[in-house]
Amino acid sequence: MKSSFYITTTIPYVNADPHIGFALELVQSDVIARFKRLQGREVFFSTGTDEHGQKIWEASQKEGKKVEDYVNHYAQKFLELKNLLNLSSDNFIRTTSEGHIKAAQAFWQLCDQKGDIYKKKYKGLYCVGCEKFITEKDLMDGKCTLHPNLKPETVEEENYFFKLSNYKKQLLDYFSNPKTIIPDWRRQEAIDFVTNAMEDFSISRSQERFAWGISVPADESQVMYVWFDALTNYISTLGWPFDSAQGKPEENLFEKFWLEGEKVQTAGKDMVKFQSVMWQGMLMSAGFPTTDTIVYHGFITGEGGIKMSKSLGNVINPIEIVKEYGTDALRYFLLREISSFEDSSFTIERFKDAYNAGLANGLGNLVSRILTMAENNLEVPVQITDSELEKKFTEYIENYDLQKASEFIWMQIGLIDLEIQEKQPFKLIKTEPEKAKQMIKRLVQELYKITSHLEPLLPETAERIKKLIKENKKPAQPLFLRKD
RNA sequence: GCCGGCGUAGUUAAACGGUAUAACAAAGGACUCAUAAGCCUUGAUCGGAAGUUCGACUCUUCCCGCCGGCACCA
Repeated sequence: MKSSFYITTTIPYVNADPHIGFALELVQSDVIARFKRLQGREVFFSTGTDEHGQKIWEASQKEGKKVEDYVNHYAQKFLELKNLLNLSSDNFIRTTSEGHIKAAQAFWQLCDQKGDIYKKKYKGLYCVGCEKFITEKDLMDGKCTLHPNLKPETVEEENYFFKLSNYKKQLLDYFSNPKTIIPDWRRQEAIDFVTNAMEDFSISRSQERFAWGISVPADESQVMYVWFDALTNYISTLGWPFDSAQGKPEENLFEKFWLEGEKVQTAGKDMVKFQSVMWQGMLMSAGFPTTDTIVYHGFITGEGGIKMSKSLGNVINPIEIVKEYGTDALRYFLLREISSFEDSSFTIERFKDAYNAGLANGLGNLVSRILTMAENNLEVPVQITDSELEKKFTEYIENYDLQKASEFIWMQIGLIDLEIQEKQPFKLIKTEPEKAKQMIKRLVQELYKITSHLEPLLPETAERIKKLIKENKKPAQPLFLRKD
């Protein structure tokens, strides 16, 4: 097995506050990163922000801000998620950073040298009011729905295109490996798309029309289309391309993680076309290895599967959840109650129920239960023998099914609760103290084992429990207070 | 329109050609080590109709409802 392991999230547009769905992606990736580290792999975990593009430009104008200030403001908010969610990420890549800009241009040149970039005239309807190309969908009675007083013009523009069609066969070959896309039905989607619908992508825009982006190398009149730019973040975050003028970097991360390591990406389910098709095609063109696995999660919806929206008032703000319940409570909910692959709804009621049941009554109570007995009846802390993680649990995580992995842990918690109920060490201590003490020691050992499994999922909680076990102390405060 | 998926207790899910498994919530019970926690008990004619079969929730067809992908949109 390759010893180095690279994992990255997608990088979100910075035109709004962090969404709970992105928190899910971050937490899922973090669990995998932590798990691999615990397995002794050398891990690089990357995340960041996508800061170019028309949408961002427009959003900044709307708020009357300089676009640079605007992106800085939001990038900061996304950066803060690292602390908020207790992420073990190694780098935060911003597409407006100098290194990334160089990388995007260097990547373009590689594809260009390969002969995969060509110029083509694009003809489309252009709405002056929107200042962008619109499609039939945007029209009502032949007029733009947003600007019915203006007549859309037919505009011809010359843009660069990426010859994705050159890689059709290679892509299908790539998708024939079931590890490339998880879950499997998304892989089918990708295969269908490449077989039936794939066309060359437009990868630039006219500089005149629109300037907030990275210039196309050797053509100042064109700006890279934001996707081409953004996708290269997955290697620019590793420092590619190394600039020899700056001296030899102490460590070539690109070589270690991208060329030689196992590469995993996480993304939302709407990203298949970009991450699994376009980006992989770009990598093929540049002559780099493709991503080993891309894991697609579903969307988090409001009650009844309805999309979250401000106007409906069903938006869940991850920052507020953490403020009230703590980081691990949010991580717990995202991992155990939200499907790892399909859409799930997130409501405060559901969250509260899960918090009380799983964390307060389940894990928290069990910790108090066992450690109270231990503190009261054992003179010295239990000598813990480290044991391997359960095979089933390991398999679940290796298949990226974090929900099943979580369920596995909580099943163990239930089993121990049951065991205490049946063997009643708290009664036995009065009649057969030695036997009861052995029992309690075993329970502490079992609790420790559960904690080891918990470590990648709820790192902070796991650490607290391990500390208590080592000190043979019950928690001074309940780990998770019941909320009513 | 084309392709794919789904519809199981109040909710979220699981399984299987031989009358359904769990978690959470709800109600009741015995206990007390623990965070009024834990444990036990209680509940589904498996979207509708027809068919294949000795027998279907599980297979086939049709219908209803929901969702996703594509139909040159980032």
